[in-house]
Amino acid sequence: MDIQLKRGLLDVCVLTAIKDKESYGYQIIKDIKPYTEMSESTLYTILKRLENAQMLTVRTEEYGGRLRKYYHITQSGLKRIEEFKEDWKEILSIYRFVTKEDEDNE
Amino acid sequence: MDIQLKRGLLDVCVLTAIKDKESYGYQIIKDIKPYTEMSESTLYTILKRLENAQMLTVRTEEYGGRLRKYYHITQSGLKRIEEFKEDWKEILSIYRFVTKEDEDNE
DNA sequence: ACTCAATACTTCGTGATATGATATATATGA
DNA sequence: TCATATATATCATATCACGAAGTATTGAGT
Repeated sequence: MDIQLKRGLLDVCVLTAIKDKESYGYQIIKDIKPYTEMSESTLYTILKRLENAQMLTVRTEEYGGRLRKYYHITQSGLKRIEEFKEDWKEILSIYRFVTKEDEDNE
Repeated sequence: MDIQLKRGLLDVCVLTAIKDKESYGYQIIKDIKPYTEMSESTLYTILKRLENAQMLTVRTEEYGGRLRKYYHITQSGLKRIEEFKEDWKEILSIYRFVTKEDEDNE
């Protein structure tokens, strides 16, 4: 899988994982796994970026002797997801351009 | 439009523009315009990269007193387009994850 | 008691890359 | 003569995904 192709999807993917219910890093990775694999360094980089952009808030809590940081989506975060859906139209337009000439072949 | 989202699409977009018939920079930008806007610096960077990766070959020709560089796609370039179509399945999977919870709302 | 996997988060360096700014040069039409 | 279209090139910058490596705890298996 080409790395570049996933850029721009990943932020939204993480936001979606915490959309309905706050979650924490390790859990997010597991929830996303069926759709796309993400290393820990990638995820925590993204979480930090989204926090700086105020698309989520963070709360630290102890759980079974281990620290967990729970991430909660904000209005901005929800808006970001909606913007993605708008952008998707342009992505689809490019996709159709790339695939349109071989409808007969496959 | 989020820049990151277009990454990975652009290479394939350019390759598609020269897929059936060789073309040159200025023309490629015009052909792609209906689908996505691309600045000249972006395009020539991409063309150089694709040339280094041997996904296209270049031929310089004079046309009306101006130099034109014609770009011709190679087997590798065609293969790159096919690989993109494979990757698209994973992209779609992520897209469905992001959108699946609000089928009722819209 | 020891070991290993799973859980959980952090930081650093690197390579890839899209883009604005800037530059060069010619042809053409107003 | 002057702007616009045509045509390509280069540089510096900012963003970003990821591997590598590290810290620390819990719990199950031997």
